[in-house]
Amino acid sequence: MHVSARSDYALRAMLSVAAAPEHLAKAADLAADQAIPLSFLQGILLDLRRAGLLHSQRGVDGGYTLARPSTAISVGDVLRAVGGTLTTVRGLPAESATYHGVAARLGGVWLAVNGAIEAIVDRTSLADLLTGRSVPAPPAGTTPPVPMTKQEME
Amino acid sequence: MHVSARSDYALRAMLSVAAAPEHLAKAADLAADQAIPLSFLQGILLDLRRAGLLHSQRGVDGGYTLARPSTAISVGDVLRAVGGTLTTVRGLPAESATYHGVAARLGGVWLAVNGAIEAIVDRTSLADLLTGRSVPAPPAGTTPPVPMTKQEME
DNA sequence: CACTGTTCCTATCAATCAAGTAGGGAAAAC
DNA sequence: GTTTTCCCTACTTGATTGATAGGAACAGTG
Repeated sequence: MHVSARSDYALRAMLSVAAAPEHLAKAADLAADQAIPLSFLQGILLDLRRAGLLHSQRGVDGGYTLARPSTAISVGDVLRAVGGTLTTVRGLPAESATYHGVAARLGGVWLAVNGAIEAIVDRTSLADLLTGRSVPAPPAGTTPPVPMTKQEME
Repeated sequence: MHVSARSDYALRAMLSVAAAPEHLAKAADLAADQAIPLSFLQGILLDLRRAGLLHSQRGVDGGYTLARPSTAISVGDVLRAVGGTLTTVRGLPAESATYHGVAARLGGVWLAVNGAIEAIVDRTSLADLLTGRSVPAPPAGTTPPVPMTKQEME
């Protein structure tokens, strides 16, 4: 339920690389463009390179380039690269959370939440966010995304 | 994307209260039932009482009772009582996250995620989790919950 | 009413992890 | 060899998690 600063910065940096001329950008330019602390950003860019989402080039005229076209990099790819598992419960992946007794069915809620999040972030690419072609729907949940019987309030 | 220990413990404690005989349970019993550190749980129970979800009674035969029927308390109610805003970005509510330049549309992703989460947690009550009547659907996202054009991978 | 046992309530302190800072080292081009 | 840029490690700060101790309110009993 919380997006860390690392994840937020990583996405903004990837978008900035995708929008850069020649798709090449220096770390300092990315930091200035999106107001991200430079030294902190460097560690994030390292993770993105290790995950195979970025290529790096040292020296003059160096910088970072996308390893794949922006249409083939999803928001979920970036989030998993810097944050590991998408949904965690008490620091552990949502699948490995075990419950006992009356809380037995609580794990199913976290799995449903994880599935709902994946459905959004894995279907939204960097190109979608740049072109605005596939902007997510407004948050007003008029149609329930998960088949679920409506509870009766009183 | 992360469920804190506080939120997890709060839900398990509420379920344990709802399942207790007479719907009354002592803090020590809740801690033992769900393997929660007692002193940490006491702070959580205080938040739940301040939020109007629990009533407390001191002295012999004291303990905690639900302030409303378990059918009228949703998972979202409990999460908001102990964690404040449901979806946060860098510690701030998802709505107040502002983006500039190429990242302008990123806020829409967080709002869509927040809406998807709300659609699940606000429609699932404590009673649903106890009876298993409305268990969330499996996480395999075969049907996209948010209307969104499918991106072309390559 | 005083006493006693139970329970909730609060304040304080150590351990751990995210967030941000600082500085030196290594590759590429001129 | 100098400059530019990426690469890596160590450090500081603050929030979260968890443990400990003591105080305050309630109910029953003599």
